[in-house]
Amino acid sequence: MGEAGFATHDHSGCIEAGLARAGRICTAAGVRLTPIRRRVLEILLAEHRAMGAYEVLDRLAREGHPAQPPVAYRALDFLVRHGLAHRIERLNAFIACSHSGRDHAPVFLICRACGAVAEAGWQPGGGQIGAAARAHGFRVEAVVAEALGTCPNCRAAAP
Amino acid sequence: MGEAGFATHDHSGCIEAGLARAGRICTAAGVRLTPIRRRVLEILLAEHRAMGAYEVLDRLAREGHPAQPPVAYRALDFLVRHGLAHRIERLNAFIACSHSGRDHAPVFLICRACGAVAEAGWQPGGGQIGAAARAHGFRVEAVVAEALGTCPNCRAAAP
DNA sequence: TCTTGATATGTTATAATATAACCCTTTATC
DNA sequence: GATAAAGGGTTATATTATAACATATCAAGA
Ligand SMILES: [Zn+2]
Ligand SMILES: [Zn+2]
Ligand SMILES: [Zn+2]
Ligand SMILES: [Zn+2]
Repeated sequence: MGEAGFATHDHSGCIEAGLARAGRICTAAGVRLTPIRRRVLEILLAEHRAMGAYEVLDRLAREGHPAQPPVAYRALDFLVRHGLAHRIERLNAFIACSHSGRDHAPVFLICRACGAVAEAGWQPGGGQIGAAARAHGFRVEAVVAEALGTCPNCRAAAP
Repeated sequence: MGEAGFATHDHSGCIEAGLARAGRICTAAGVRLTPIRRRVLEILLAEHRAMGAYEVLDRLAREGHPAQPPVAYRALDFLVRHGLAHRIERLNAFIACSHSGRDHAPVFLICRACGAVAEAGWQPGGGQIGAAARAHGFRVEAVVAEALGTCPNCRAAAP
């Protein structure tokens, strides 16, 4: 887990660690990591990329658990609410959180070429969004920060 | 025009100035500000808020120009391509640009309570997104930066 | 244990957003 | 005027998301 970024990383242990962390967070928050929620998180962790809700549904169906859209959206909503996954607005898609800390404001780097998404940390209130908010008397409650571009792997492959 | 932000501003002249600027930009770029494109921009400028594509369509219909979805999406796409409007990912909506300069990377402050959207400037390559991109070897080509929260007017009304 | 309220899931139907594809019209250029 | 390029009209459909309601599961207290 952690700041994998675009580096090819050893994916083994990634899923296990993510699930363990999810269990801890849910216990601490007094909420239930039910089988469906857990399975959706597993799927996101295993793919390690942004997936649409219907893509998750397809995966569930192929794994022998056919379900209707609300099932996926509820599970994804739960995961997002508890910081275990994030919604990428630009892609209408969801990705497992790869950040260890809780209550974080992530910024995403989205590769146009290969679709890989890296999650980086963000200092709420800092940087240019914070400055703009202060200048306008605006109180920030949530931030969507997504950069589209090309990752180092794709630039190396086709410069 | 310019940095209206959340301050109540004198809206007269706003539309006219926006259209004049659009004409200059299109002429300079060698593209055509056709009647439909112009009318959609007028609508966005007049409302001075983020509008969904179907909301724009409704407006067109009520103004005596009934049209199908592709008409609105084509016009909005044109306006976005040429920097005359922006897409707010978080809202699936579009807003006329309120920034004078060309080739700018805006950051939006979106009020949850009243729906008002302020557009602030952004230094591409600067701030925390720039830092994260450099740290990951990522080349940024476009940025989505949107903050949700409450504007000063709404906080004053219901603190 | 039995009731009971809260939470979660199953299911149907539909809303909201967006695009593909085709044909015709308008515009710019030769 | 012929021709190519760009834009608009239209139909149909894809994609994303939610409302609403029935059923099932869980957590505690009586
Ligand atoms: Zn995260
Ligand atoms: Zn890539
Ligand atoms: Zn702008
Ligand atoms: Zn407000």
